[in-house]
Amino acid sequence: MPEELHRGRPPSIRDVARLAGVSHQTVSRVLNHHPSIRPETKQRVLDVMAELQYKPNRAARALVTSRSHTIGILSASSTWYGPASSIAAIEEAARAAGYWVSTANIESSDARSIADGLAHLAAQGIEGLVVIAPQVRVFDTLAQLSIDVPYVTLQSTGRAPGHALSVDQIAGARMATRHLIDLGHRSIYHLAGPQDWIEAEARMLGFLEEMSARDVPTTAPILGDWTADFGYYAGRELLTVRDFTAIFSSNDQMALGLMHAIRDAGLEIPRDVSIIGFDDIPEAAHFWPPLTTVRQDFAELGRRCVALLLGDLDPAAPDYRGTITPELVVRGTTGAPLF
Amino acid sequence: MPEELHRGRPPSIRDVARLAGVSHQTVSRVLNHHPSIRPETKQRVLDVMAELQYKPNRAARALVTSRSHTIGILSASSTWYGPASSIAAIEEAARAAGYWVSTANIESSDARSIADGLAHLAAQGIEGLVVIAPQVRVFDTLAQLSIDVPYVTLQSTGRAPGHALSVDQIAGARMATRHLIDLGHRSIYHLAGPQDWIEAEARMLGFLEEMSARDVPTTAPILGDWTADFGYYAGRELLTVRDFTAIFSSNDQMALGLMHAIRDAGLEIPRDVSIIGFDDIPEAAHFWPPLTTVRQDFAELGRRCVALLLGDLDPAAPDYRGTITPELVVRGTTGAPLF
DNA sequence: ACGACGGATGTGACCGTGCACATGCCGTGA
DNA sequence: TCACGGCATGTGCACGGTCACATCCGTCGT
Repeated sequence: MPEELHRGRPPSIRDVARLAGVSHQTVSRVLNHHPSIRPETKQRVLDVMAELQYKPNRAARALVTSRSHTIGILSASSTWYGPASSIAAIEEAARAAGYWVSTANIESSDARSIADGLAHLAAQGIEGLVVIAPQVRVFDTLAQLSIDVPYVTLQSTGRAPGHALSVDQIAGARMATRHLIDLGHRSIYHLAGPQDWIEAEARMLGFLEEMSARDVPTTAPILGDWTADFGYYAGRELLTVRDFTAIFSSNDQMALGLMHAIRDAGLEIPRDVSIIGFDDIPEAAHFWPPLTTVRQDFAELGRRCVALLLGDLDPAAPDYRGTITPELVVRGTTGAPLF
Repeated sequence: MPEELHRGRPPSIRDVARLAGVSHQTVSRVLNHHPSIRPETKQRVLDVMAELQYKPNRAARALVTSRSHTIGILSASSTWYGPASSIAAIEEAARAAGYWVSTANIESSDARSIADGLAHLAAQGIEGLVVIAPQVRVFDTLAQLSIDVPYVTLQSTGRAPGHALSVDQIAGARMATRHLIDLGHRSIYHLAGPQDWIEAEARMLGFLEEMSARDVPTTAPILGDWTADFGYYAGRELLTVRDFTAIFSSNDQMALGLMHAIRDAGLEIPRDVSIIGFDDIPEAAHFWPPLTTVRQDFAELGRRCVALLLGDLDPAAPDYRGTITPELVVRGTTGAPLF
């Protein structure tokens, strides 16, 4: 029968040490897998730990080591499938590597709420930062608050070398555009995402590159806000002119809104207008018609994100670097133009 | 010119104290808004803090107070709109109340991954837990791991009184069912969510209650998995029988899959079959036809969730209790049956 | 046979903050 | 005039780990 335990406070290594008949330092060594512990001693300590339901105190450890083992995520629009999938994958990968994840969501992307979010994460002593938000402003704010942690952004245009994940958004956008051109389209609009999102920029760049590489005359992209609602209103506007046969939307939600507007106008997809999206959200296959789009592996993105970050933190971490290639998924919304 | 500072370690209250010519305890009092500090002294301390860019060390504070100020979220399927919206709102509300949020996402809902997730959160010393997952198993696991923190679940059927949020899912489901019955439907199927989700259970309950209240013969609900894919396959199965005129789907994604299957079969919505969903995801208004559904305020849900939790933690926290009533949104997928 | 060496373990300080208690000062009432 | 109480502030310790260093003991080489 073990001697009486203090009620109130959870057991500490000293409690474990006392019951196991060793010093607190030996208990610490067991916790940290120190090599020179006799197996017999180790087992005794482990037994007592189990008996006491001992759990290491994270705060105490963080205090003395100055390491929080926490990764912060700054995210705008975490309610959408893409970001949400990446966040889930980040969390999973981080947890597997022994890290915690703390999130700060920002609603609007004004400087103030970005600063609030970053300050919140910084106050926690995060060791790494993942940015899923309008990035230009975030970096400015990061500098202003003199927060100095390794960071990773989810997308790349080569703007932040070494910090960005090499998912080839540009290649994906070129694939989408090429698909439309190959079908015979020559009047193609691009419905882009918000200006300060790197994803939006990369996809727009890919679109423009492919168009000019194929000598197709280009119109200025329309800047949207990622929502289906915006796609719908943009579609209504565009249809007052009707000088196009295809639209490449920068994400699937806006594509859905476009389709809605086109059908409202009495036109048929893809006979009158072809639509292609980006992301391949799980619902896209069930749109009417099923949406042709470019698939991105958001989960893989998240995993590599963490690997990149941990590469800076723990040199021993596995290296997931390399390019993730998106994939064209042809469904029912694209076809040859009529004339 | 301030005296030389230690490089390497960030400034502590003692550094601030020395430069301000006070004791570390006075600095601590300023930090904690202790009433009896002379305004003049307080200002001097604040000035030094700003000059040094002093940031309180969370680990040290947590160690001595035994409080982590962290709320944990255990979430399955955080990639979907509903949960993701609630999570974002929880994070925002928690942050506003001075709490941090840490998430653990579980992919599969087997006992092992639930236990992993909970252990991960527990190791962090969370003070409260929000559960967005199959709840029955979570509570069992919680007990097994002898984790004892206040918790809140996002939905209620009165199963966990005092811990659940009173969003009236049952009322919402009854509204949806009533709408179909009022239109004249008498052969109505219900496509439910997974069995161990309380949301699914509540909506199913509401469906059954309303059906029996109106003396409409009821068929056994079909248990789905929330996905559009499942909705599609379930729809294909159902259409081999075709003994119904309307389907109430427990969420919008499955409704989308149903609509896809129905159109594939050459039927028209709502002429041949009426469909009603649940949630009102932002895309629902742009489905074809636009989906009739029941709107839930996920963000409000998240906010109240935190309030409920903080009510246990800080008696001074605002009280958001009360019932959130869902709202029927009639769009284009419901109409009177043909015959 | 004896000292050097290394494995196994113990001792004490320290990380940054908050708490309990002590101290000095000033105003006030008997 | 002095004891008392409350305000403003200081002193030292505790929280639960880890780190640097000390100690003990057995083995091995010469």
